[in-house]
Amino acid sequence: MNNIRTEFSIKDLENLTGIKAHTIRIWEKRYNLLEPMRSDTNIRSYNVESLQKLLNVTFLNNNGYKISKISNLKENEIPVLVREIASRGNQKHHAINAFKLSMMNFDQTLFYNTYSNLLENNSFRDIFYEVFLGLLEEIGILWQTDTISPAHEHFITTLIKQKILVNIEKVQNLEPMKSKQTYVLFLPDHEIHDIGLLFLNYEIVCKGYHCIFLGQSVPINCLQDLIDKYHDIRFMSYFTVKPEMNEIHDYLNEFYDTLLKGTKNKLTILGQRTRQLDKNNVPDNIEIYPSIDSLVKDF
DNA sequence: TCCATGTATGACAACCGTTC
DNA sequence: GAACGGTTGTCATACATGGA
Repeated sequence: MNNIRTEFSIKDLENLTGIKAHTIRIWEKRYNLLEPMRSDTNIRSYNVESLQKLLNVTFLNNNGYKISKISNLKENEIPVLVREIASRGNQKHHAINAFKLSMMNFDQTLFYNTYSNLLENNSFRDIFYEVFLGLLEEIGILWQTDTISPAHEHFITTLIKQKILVNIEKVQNLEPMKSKQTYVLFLPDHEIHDIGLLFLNYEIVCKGYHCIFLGQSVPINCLQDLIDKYHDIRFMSYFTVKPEMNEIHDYLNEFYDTLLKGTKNKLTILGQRTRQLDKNNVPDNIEIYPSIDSLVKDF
């Protein structure tokens, strides 16, 4: 798969829009909804404009418009109607589609404009929970199904991280020290998916706690330096792909022995990897949360 | 060459909402 | 309640493609 996508297969469209390939074919046949190009062997391929149209059609369809009615709309009426409905309330779903399109086209301007529009009626926190989290989940599926490349994923996640960092900067000058506890945020060795941890950093700073963000791929022994300086540490980490499932208990036991045993320190973990963990089968002073918002509610 | 997988197409059926 | 139209799913068949 090329990084720069100018053509999409019917399967790509299925993955990006959620509309089954068969249904796309039927819509084409019965309503002339799209006019794909064909290979020498009659295989369909679609351009970015077709993807954009199908995302808009899907949006209208999800908002109660019959496909027969949508197909009767003129080409230029569809985006107008989409914007109208988005402004009436379903702005967030529309924004996810716009962000996906921005990702596929490497279109930073579309990203910034969509984000700015969202910001007119929503807080940054709302945008993260209600738009970015949903978008990131979809990106995970698109990655698994080989619909997008690492370049697409890096492009969109970097832009999202940029927004988180800007918002952290806005709140980090607030005087911290609600308590003597220090929050230390890190990812385990070889773990690089840091968006969740970065947003957690934002939430903790917002709450006025002292927070040290160490970021990606931090070996356990490097955390020892923190122990020498602080005595009441709440370590926080996000396990997306590391440690491996068969290594996770060993990792937690080593963490407990090295950094928690005989201290007031705690470790809180979140992320995909922790979902199959048995909460009753982890060492003392280690707690598992299913999501960032459930953790933040407990602050 | 064979086989697995993906795609295209057509026919048919089930389900749901609307209309009469 | 029956008829109808729209939507989606399933199945069968044929063909293309890529790897062993």
